[in-house]
Amino acid sequence: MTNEISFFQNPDGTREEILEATFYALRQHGYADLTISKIGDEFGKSQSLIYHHYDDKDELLVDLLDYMLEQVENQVPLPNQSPEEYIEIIVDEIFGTSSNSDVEFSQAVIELRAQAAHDDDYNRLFRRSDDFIRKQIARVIQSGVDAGAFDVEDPSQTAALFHTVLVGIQAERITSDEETIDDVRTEFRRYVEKCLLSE
Amino acid sequence: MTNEISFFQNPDGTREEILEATFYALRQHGYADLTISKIGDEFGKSQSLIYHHYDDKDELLVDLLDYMLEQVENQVPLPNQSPEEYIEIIVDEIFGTSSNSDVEFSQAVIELRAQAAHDDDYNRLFRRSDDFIRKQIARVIQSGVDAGAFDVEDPSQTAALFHTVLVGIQAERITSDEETIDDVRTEFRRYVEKCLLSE
DNA sequence: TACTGTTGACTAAACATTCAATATACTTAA
DNA sequence: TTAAGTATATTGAATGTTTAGTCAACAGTA
Repeated sequence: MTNEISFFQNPDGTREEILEATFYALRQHGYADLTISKIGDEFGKSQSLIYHHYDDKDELLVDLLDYMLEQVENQVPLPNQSPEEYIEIIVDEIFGTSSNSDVEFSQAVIELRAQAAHDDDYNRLFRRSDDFIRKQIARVIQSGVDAGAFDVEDPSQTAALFHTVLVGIQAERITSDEETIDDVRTEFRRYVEKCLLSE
Repeated sequence: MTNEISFFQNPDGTREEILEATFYALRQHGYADLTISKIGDEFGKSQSLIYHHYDDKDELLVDLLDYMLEQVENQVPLPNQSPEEYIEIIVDEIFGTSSNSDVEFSQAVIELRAQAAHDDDYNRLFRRSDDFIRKQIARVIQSGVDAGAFDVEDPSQTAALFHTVLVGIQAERITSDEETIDDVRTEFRRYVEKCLLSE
């Protein structure tokens, strides 16, 4: 059982080291209790060094979100395989491996998403990332429709529901047990079969 | 266009007045920037008065969450009507009226849900509330199945997906435009028709 | 009188941020 | 190859502000 987050392995610069430390501190203490001092502790260096790389706390946190959403976008698989296989992969990614690190990453993302209600920078970054993911899914569904494999009303609408379920699962994982998540997975698979796949 | 939240109209005691003020302060400043002083400002009285009613900030916030989730649970309609009508109502509630106050209430709930990752009290309250809602929906679906109106694999699974979409929409509302929410609504209605209603 | 509501001033801790000082690494000229 | 010089990394201490929480006092009311 590893405790490491794959996105942050081998940080190649001080900036990435600080982002890594910020992520771990966020995970551990939550956004509301996140202080430069705690980030410094996780960083292993003094907190004044952080100000050598970032003007202030805000700039650092916006950079962290940017960095994390970049990882999220990179995790969306490329459309190399058939639409059917692609949907299979997407569904697996939505419901995740239930590994500790995945869950903790999702929780951090949701916590930052909540901040978007009061911070324009966060709002902008999430809009961009959400749009990207929705469009990517919609494109794959469209190609499945073109190939006759899928039968939907509008690929954008189907992709929108996929994304809502993705976000919903992220938020629910905070409190729900694995059993409930499994129920959602089963029902969502039923939806994919009856509402997406052609007969 | 009113700015009032129906849940908080006519607070009948000081405790409710403080909870109301706390909610407005949370809405306005966000959880991370929520201070007793700001709550006092919204309250219209001095902040030391708050300590006359609550031991500390934590107790107040847990009480707020308890209060809010009570409202959420009360908003779930009673199964007075037919299962078909009930599902119609539930879907409308999930996707909301897009009124300002509803959106702001949802945002506050999601922000508090994010805290459940680091606070056991929050976690417990959300578990209770989520379970309650899921079971209520599952019960209605079961009665629809019994009446021959619905055809599902397992009412609990269907209810679980309903709840995930509910939470997902709450979280997405923070950043998404109404157009995207409409897409989700349309697709979810398609799901209800093809996966829930009998032919 | 006793109880509740209410206040403003107070305290101690935590916090973001600054700064002067030191160390380390990197560059270049003799 | 060395010495000097410059940029960058790093620190601990200091600062001013914000914050949660306390408290003694005052007002109204039953």
